[in-house]
Amino acid sequence: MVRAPCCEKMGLKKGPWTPEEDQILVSYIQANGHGNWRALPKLAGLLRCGKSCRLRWTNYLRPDIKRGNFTREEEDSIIQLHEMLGNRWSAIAARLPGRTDNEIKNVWHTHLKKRLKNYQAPENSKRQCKKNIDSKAPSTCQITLKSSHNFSNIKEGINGPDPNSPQLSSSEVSTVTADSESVMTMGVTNGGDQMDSYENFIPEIDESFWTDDLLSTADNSSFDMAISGGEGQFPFYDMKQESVELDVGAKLEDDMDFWYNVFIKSGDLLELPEF
DNA sequence: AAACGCCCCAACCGCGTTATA
DNA sequence: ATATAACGCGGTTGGGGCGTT
Repeated sequence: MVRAPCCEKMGLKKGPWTPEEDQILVSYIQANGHGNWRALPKLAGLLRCGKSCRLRWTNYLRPDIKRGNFTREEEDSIIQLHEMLGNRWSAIAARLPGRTDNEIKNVWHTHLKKRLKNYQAPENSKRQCKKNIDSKAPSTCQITLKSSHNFSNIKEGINGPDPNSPQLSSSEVSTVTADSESVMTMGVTNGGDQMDSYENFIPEIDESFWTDDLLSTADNSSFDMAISGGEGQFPFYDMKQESVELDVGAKLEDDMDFWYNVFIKSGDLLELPEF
């Protein structure tokens, strides 16, 4: 596809916007909507390209944009969502009302990346663990979390927040109630066909993830945990499990990486997962 | 007070995707 | 079905602000 650069026309202004330009853009959009961005600057009387107008509006002038520094909660959410979604800034922004992808991207590169690098001890409320496994070497790995809580009432299997979500069969998930510490083991085989069934199974990992549907499906235990993993964007998850065994690699293509994340929201954990 | 270097963030660029003619 | 226009996203940049020397 051959396309002329957006601002190829001579005479179009670049660089920082002036308050006068902002006012013209805001007034025009309030009166007419943005419609066709490419046509907008000419109609509004701005010497800017449509792309520049769109960016200025979506990243700065939109009335629903939240101003000011990010709260600790927002930063935690970004870290957590980034674990889940990677550099999909717009997807992360969609889960943070009032924040733009650009803003989140900036805050990630300027603050959060450093914070994670310096991350020593886990925070009180959340821990995240990750492991990439070479798919060419089929393997089983196990993470075990121990807690003083009683998990004897944990339900077997996985229940998604949507009752219409596909349920994993017993061959895909085995749940074993173990010793006196109520250690639970779940094995999940990562096969290509099976992963399709997980696609509609992905929870929205935000604060409501921890407090709404999923929590209502389990006990009143204060130990909350979610496992997500898979190839590409097809994670599976479970929660309120103490020990999770992941049988991975056997059915993966050569160049696939298997990954999983562990999100834990509890101040009562005694040990970090061992990989 | 000047010079320097680092940090931050608004804005730009390039490219993939989607819509439309 | 194809070409083109428009949109949207993620990566990158550049310049202003600020702290340090």
